[in-house]
Amino acid sequence: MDATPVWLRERRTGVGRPAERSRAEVTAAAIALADREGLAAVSMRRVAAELGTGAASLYRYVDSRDDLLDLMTDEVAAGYQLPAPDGPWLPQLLEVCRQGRSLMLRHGWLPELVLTRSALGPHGTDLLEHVLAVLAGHPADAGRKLEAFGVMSTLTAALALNELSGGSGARQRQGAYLAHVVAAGRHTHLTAALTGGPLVPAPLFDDTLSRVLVGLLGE
Amino acid sequence: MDATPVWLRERRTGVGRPAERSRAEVTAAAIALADREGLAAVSMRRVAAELGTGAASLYRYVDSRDDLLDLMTDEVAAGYQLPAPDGPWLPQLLEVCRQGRSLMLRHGWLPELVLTRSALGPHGTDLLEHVLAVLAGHPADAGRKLEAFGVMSTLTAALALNELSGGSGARQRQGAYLAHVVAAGRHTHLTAALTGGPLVPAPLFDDTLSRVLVGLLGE
DNA sequence: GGTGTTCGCGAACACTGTTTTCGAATGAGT
DNA sequence: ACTCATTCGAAAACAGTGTTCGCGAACACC
Repeated sequence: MDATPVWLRERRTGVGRPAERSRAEVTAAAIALADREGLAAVSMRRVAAELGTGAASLYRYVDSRDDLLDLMTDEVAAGYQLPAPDGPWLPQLLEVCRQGRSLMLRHGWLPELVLTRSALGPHGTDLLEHVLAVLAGHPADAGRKLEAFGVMSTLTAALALNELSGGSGARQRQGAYLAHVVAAGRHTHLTAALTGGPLVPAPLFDDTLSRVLVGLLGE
Repeated sequence: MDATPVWLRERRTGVGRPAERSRAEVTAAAIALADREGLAAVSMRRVAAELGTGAASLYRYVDSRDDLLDLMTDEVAAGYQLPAPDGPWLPQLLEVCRQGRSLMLRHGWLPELVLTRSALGPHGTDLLEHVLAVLAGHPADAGRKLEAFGVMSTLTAALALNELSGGSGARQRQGAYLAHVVAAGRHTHLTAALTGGPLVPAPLFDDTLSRVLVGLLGE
């Protein structure tokens, strides 16, 4: 029944044998491993091996693998560069989305974590604070602004995930089945959409998110 | 190098010993198990036990666990009731979203699958066909309509996931940390948003998706 | 009957997250 | 300098996981 999240469970009383590593080191090792071999490769044993230690040792720094995943997510969120809010809100939020996309393309495992687990750590709350600051003069109520933040994150992650799976075999399989569906004859609208003109006229990241945000918050 | 998806890899001819079960039966057992104990409980051994058979037998019906997950997703998508397209597009798309939400609340494991794996099976393509049919008279180009379909699915799943995690301990932990952040003093905008008025003024599912879709596709 | 082919599935392999356990290391108190 | 509570490191064990192999059994057709 320990309801306290990872972020405020720091140790260090100064007494006893000092730790040989830090939570930040463990997190960095996990991120490096995930960058190199994907999220599935991030097992306690492999992360420990990355640090030249035993798997059980990691539990001195982290309560569970899920905790480690949350730490990874928040650590990457430290990469956002957030200038002081100034001027119209839309371009500033788009800039946040662009940075998010860039971070997610650099760390291909991030979208999955952002989409399925929504824990906000220190850097995540900094990001949220920045978005709210950008929207400070906006007439929408607080609930709507928080919702906009969620939609921003979700859509950015989903679009990044799409881009990332573009080269892999997943697309090929999907394409193979869609080709079969088209050949089957039914699904006339799907066929028309897939055979007319350029199939994917470049995913306009900015345009999409801009339209969605304006729809949500107003001009 | 087998690039053919699950959907078009159907049973062989009538030669040899006949199978005792069907792919649909396996899928149904997996869904029942997931409904009862969550997605994590859907292991090959547990699904097999549900059917009173051995784990290895499942591989006669499915190439991998991931295949089984795709089958589960598409099977649930059979639950959509899609009337003939008629009238303005927005209410019809909202109806699709409402049904999606309902299906996802009934099957709490669905959002995660929809968000992280985007494979479209037979029923998924039927759904896409329906959405495209609803939008047949709409001036947007095909790429934008496909994008709208993706955004609809993603947002519906993300909102459903939010609703589902409302009662669990995840919310409590998140709240605990946010309370700590508010107490810390910095993050003035976050504090204002969290302490002013009703915290979550009822997640207006329809309103949110309606705004987003109108923003994306135009009035 | 034979034969070709498929099915069911016990056993095994290589993993996984996590707990237990205990020796070793340390800083504080005396 | 010596104790000693306290903390750390990590091997071993536990209870699982997805997947493959191999083999006997069951059927359709000739």
